[in-house]
Amino acid sequence: MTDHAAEGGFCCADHSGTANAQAILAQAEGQARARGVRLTPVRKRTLEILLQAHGALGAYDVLQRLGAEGYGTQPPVAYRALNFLVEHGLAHRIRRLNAFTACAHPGEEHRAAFLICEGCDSVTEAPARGVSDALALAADAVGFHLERATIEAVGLCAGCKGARA
Amino acid sequence: MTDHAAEGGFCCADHSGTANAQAILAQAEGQARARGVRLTPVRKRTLEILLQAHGALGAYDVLQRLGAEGYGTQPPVAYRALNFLVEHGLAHRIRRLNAFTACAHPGEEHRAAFLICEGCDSVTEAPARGVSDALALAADAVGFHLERATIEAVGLCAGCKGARA
DNA sequence: ACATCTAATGTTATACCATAACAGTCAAGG
DNA sequence: CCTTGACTGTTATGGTATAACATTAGATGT
Ligand SMILES: [Zn+2]
Ligand SMILES: [Zn+2]
Ligand SMILES: [Zn+2]
Ligand SMILES: [Zn+2]
Repeated sequence: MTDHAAEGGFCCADHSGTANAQAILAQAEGQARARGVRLTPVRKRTLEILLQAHGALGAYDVLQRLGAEGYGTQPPVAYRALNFLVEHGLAHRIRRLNAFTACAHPGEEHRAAFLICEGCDSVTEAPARGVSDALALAADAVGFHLERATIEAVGLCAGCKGARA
Repeated sequence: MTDHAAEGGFCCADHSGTANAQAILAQAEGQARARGVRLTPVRKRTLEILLQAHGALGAYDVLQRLGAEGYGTQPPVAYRALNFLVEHGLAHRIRRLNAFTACAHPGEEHRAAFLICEGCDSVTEAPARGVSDALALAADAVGFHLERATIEAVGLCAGCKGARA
């Protein structure tokens, strides 16, 4: 994604920026302990990297940052940490972008939808109970047993919509 | 995807197999004429290939078939044809599978959801008005202007669900 | 028919995304 | 200790997608 920090500000109010990063990180620690899995240094650092990013980060972006900090420099290092975070609900994969983003509400049972802004590349995690329910209904209608779903919307965030002269 | 024809049958009733292929193809022809775009030989053949497939096909699968029939053998040949079809509503991209599938209802205004079966790799296009509306609502709630969305569900189709001993 | 312009096709080359397989390391638990 | 399983790291490879450019086929106006 584009480097918004370098552009001197955030265009979207509701992104998972540095604001609540500490809280989320603490939540993640507790959750890992509760589930009996280890939030090791690479994994934790990977989560921090995602939390600091404005939008979603590609695996190779994460890898570069990890490598620069003394961790491994090869793709599996990043993919393993990212997959761990996704598996344990601490991050999400955004398939449309081939990228990953920190979960904004770890712990809460939430089937999320992602709102991808074409103006500023931000990715917002929106609660999607209604969407999920509707999808379950549609699936049921054709006898399909739904396991999980990917819901990704593309458009313009509030900030970028307003910025259109 | 796996080659179901070789496995001797279809496991899912509602796939875009050879049954209605002719009708869809005719519909596509008319639609292209109406929109003033050209359904050239490669494009048409690509659509046919998608229609004949049981599930979704990767771009390189399509490319191989095209190449074997005298068309170009390099990736852009397939990607261009596939992107054309997607742009004009004649095919859909399934991001979770890095694959493409023919649209089952070209022409109709339909925001579709895709039901991906983990048992037989089939991809079913389901009408998703309700889902789409719910998503629009969720987006609206945070001031997000929705352009288009990807809705992909993973689970078991009716056939595979029943086949579970 | 002819010149001209544009869309479409084809090619080479390259970039980007993701995983398999194996070797070394580290922290419990016996 | 020493075994065991989880974790990290590496090399190597495979799969997905696009940029850039040359060529060709259709449409358009004269
Ligand atoms: Zn989340
Ligand atoms: Zn924006
Ligand atoms: Zn469709
Ligand atoms: Zn199935």
